[in-house]
Amino acid sequence: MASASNVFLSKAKQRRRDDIVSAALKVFERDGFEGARIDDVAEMAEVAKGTVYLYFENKQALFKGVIQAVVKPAVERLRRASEEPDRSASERLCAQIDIISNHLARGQMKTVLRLMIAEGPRHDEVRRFYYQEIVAPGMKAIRKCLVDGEASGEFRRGAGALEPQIFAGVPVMAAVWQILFNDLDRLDIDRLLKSHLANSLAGLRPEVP
Amino acid sequence: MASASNVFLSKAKQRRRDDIVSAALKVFERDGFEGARIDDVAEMAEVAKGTVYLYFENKQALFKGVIQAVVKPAVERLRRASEEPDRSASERLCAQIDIISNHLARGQMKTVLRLMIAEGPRHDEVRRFYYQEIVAPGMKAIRKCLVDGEASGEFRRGAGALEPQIFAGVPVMAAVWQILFNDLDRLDIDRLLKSHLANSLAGLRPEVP
Amino acid sequence: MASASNVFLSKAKQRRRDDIVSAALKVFERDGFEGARIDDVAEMAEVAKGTVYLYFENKQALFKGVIQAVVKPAVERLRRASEEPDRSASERLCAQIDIISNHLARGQMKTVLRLMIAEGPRHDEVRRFYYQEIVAPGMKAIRKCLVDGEASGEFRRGAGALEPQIFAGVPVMAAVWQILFNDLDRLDIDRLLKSHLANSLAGLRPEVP
Amino acid sequence: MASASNVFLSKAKQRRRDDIVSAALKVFERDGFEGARIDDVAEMAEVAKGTVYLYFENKQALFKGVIQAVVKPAVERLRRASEEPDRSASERLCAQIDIISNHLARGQMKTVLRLMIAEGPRHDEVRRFYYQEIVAPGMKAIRKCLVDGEASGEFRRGAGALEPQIFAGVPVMAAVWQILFNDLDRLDIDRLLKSHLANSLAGLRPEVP
DNA sequence: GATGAATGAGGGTTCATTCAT
DNA sequence: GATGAATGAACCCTCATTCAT
Repeated sequence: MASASNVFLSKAKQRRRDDIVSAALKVFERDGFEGARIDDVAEMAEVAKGTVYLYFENKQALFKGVIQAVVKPAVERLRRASEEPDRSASERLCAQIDIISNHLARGQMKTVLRLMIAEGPRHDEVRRFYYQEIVAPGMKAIRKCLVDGEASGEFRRGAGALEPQIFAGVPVMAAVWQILFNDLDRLDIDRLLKSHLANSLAGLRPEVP
Repeated sequence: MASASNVFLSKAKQRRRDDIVSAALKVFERDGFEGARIDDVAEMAEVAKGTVYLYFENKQALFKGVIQAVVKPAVERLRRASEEPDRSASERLCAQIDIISNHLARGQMKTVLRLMIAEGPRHDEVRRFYYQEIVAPGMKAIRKCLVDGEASGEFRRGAGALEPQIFAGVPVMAAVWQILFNDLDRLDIDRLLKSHLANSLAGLRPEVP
Repeated sequence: MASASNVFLSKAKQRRRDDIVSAALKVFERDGFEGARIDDVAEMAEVAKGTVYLYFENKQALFKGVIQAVVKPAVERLRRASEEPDRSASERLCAQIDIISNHLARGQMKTVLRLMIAEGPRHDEVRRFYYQEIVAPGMKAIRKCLVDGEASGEFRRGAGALEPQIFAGVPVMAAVWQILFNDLDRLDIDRLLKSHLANSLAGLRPEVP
Repeated sequence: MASASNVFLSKAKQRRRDDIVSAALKVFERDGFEGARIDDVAEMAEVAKGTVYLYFENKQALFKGVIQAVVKPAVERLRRASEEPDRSASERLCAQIDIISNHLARGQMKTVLRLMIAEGPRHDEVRRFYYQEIVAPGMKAIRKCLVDGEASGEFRRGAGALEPQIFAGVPVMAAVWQILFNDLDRLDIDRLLKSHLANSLAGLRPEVP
């Protein structure tokens, strides 16, 4: 069984690869994908330039590697989160939005979002991966909260038919805001989220007859 | 003789400049800023490469020109919108979100958003311009609706203290979604907005004692 | 007889041409030939860029025009100088060196020298013109002084066989020095020339038996 | 293991660097600095264009490198020459002029002179370097000969106050002549120098009472 | 004649990628 | 495997020259 691309890397090799990915993430964050130079990645990873090409076929593959290195643990966290004991629909909805928010507000994911918005159109595979592994499950989980909440009477009638994006909008905006305007007008994300949750849930309350 | 937007350019030159800006926008949309080649811009504008440099000092200036060409009319629309006769706070809030949404959902603005997220960190001037001319006034207008609505009793107590970003989140997410996932999972923005407005306003309703 | 290149220009045209040549000289002086931009020449001459091409076929022709504009009056001065009433060989030799020195120390000729050294190899015609009209006659005149001085006994035996360049060396060096080192170590040309003449003439004195 | 001139480059890299410098000198000689194309330098050095930029940051640095590569050995030769056992002032003066003449008549130095005259005004550092390392010491050495000669009675009174440039003029002119007119009127530099020395020294002879 | 907008070939420089050691 | 020197295609920008007005 010939050693596959990266699944069977020895520990030392895996560490090397991680160094490179980590360095690349920093350089991409600073300079964007196009602006990043392999030289800089290599220097930051403390390897020779050629070494980068032992682990990644080309710059695009390095991009893919960086995105996946950040997204994969997030997929894992999402999976584990969904396995937690069920509580009320409200609690679960809040938890979901919290997860999304933490996900996007984390430095690395913010960078990934930026990279994907900037370069996504040219990296179909990466976009699909992110959509399928993160976005679709997230939306599905939110929808389930809404449906369950309506069924149990915890939410008003019609709640189950609401678009999940209504709830995910604020975390996304918060991430975009941080990318673009944080130095001009700092956003208090925690406060924003609390307001958002309070108001969203208020809108879901069943009508009092 | 109506004065053109740029009073220092003759009509013919203004048209030429517009052609170049328009071509640049298309190329930037397709290839991003870094990926865009001046050759392509020139070809698309049906001028020689050197001609681009008669109108823009360099690629960065072209970027700035493109962004401003899209943003400036938006600033104008925003100004005019704010001069409309006052109606109820709800109505005005809905109108605001509609404006933001149309703003971001318009093809050109979506591209500008993408360009700014991708390249913004390296184009301070452009970011500041966009923040001051579009974002800050927009947030201010929403906040005014909330404050007015609370004062008049149309909204519940505490509404005036809510972050405007709560309401702007959905349009932003819609734009990001369109940029990233529209081919994988088309989003019905009109429906989404209607849901968003309905739920948001429900959350603002005054408590029945 | 079709109108020749420039001999039959009307007065107004001739003035225009002079303006351009004069501007070109300044720009060449500042930026060298290759570094000079026709735009700058036109701007300094206060004409449109295209106008330069009405008077000069191309940049090379402009170069030629500039050189000749400076050299031709010098040729004239040289001719007139040689027509002056004969005095002693010493006096004539001193006068020659003075002429050469003034010639090369003049701002414009210094620039021409610089231009010719820099660009000469690519401007054969200009080089030949300068050699035939200025350099060769100058050398010839000096040689005549030496021969005459030896014949009359004013100079020592063998003086007539000395290379004229022996006497022309100092003015040339002075020009080169001014071009290269004047800001680092200012050269007092008048003093230098006096020394040079005194010493040269001392070397020409007939041996006392 | 003899330390190479540039101690930070391995032998192989030093050789490569030398190839490039040598090629650049040839191309600069043929085309001047502005006219020289990095492509041509690379081709002549038998390396790729990019390789030139591994050794020199840009074209200006290459220029500097070329000048210094020629000037530095000359500085060394000058130093060694000044350490030779003292002889009479005349002999030392002749030796100095010979050194200057050989210096400027050497193919490479002639080219450097041409490059410096042409481009010097825009290459301050190079000009200063040449002045401090070559010109100033040379002038100083000549002046010392004159002062010593006057003190010992070998030269006439006032010799020590003569400008050294009087003696350096002929070699400079010879170099300029070679650059400009050698194909039109070949100069026999050896003969010229002999004449120059003979006449100069004659001018320095002490007056016979 | 005069203008100056337009042209496009040309050149300096960068940097992803390769490959001999 | 690791290295980093070498490569050369690509791209931004300049500027001599042209030509429609």
